[in-house]
Amino acid sequence: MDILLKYGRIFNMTPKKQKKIVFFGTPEFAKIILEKLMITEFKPVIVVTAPDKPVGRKQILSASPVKQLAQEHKIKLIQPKLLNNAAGQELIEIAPDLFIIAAYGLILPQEILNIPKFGSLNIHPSLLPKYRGASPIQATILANDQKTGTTIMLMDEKIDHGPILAQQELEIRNSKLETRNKSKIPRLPDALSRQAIGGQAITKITCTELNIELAILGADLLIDTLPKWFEKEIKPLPQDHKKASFTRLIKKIHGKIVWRRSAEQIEQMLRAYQPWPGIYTNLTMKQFNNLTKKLKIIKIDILEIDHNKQPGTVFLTKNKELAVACDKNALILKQIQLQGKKPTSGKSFLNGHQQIINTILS
RNA sequence: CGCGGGGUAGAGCAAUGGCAGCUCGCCAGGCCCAUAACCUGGAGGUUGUAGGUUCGAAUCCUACCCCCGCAA
Repeated sequence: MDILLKYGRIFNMTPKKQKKIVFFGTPEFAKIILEKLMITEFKPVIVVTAPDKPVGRKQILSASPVKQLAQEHKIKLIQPKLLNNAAGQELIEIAPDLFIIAAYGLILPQEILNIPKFGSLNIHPSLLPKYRGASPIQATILANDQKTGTTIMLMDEKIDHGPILAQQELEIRNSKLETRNKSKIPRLPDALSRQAIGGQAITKITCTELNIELAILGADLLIDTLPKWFEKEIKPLPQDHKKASFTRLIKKIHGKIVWRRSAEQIEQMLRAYQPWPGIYTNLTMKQFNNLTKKLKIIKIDILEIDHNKQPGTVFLTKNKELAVACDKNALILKQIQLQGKKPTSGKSFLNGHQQIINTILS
């Protein structure tokens, strides 16, 4: 009930006929937006999502988050493999008023974008024209930006290029306090305690979290913008194309750690590449018959230290924690996972792999 | 049937047919102004499950359960 009251518009609904909206989306980001739209007058009549993909160790075909939600709520769903003439025809027959596109995954040709009376709107999780393209949220975290936002724009033939209807900024809070076991803290001398806890007390935002925040923000902004758009109260504002920047689709290889970067940069990578591909490095040891195994880095702390070690060198800190030298400073490995093994703490890992000390990660 | 690694003491790992061991943790004691350091001692195992081969199996064979990497 609370949720319904939040969207008072439902009760003030004008007697005008409801607009026919088609929603295009695939991953979690799109699902969050669809979820919010569904409890408004803008509930889509049809949902379009990318075809099922083989997922998981057994390559089982599985439905996208958007598909699952649509099925739960029994909204009509289509999954064209290609947006060709046949798919276009199907969409024309619906006679839609508006397309809403949020991380759909397939490129929509101009003929399709032109179908609805009120055009095709896109929700993009950045302050356009900054960070056009496939990975704006990752780019935001990698650049350590202090603010980001969501943009609603009218789609045209170029990627994230169309004129802007609305934009909402979001300040990035990197100050979410982690609840910590306080019993251990008072025992430490002040200076030591600050050093040991300094990096942990503040947990910076990850891509997964920012993704959710921006989706919610985008959905609210959309719900706010749509009535004005239908009433033709908004004049789309062209983007300043000179200021445009572009982001690429993230690939597995982007998660490979380059130890010649600073500890801060690697820490930003860790947060940017959540939940996929994560970050990893290669470990070669006698214990593995000199084979190279992949080592996934799950949780780290930055250690401020002057060292003259080669970047990638594994060493022990004064507190006997497992650490790796970076170009500048070092990283304490709090939680790691060796290929074929479960995630473990740096300390546990050390119990069985003491020879890791002084090896060089690549 | 997509490819591959793994399951051994509370944790992480050794042991490839012959007494199941190492590091950490845990318990007791010692040393110490003190300690997460150091020393001594101790507890803790049906080697994932079921069956088979063998004088003898963690190890070889068969089936099943569970975990993980690649791939997406």
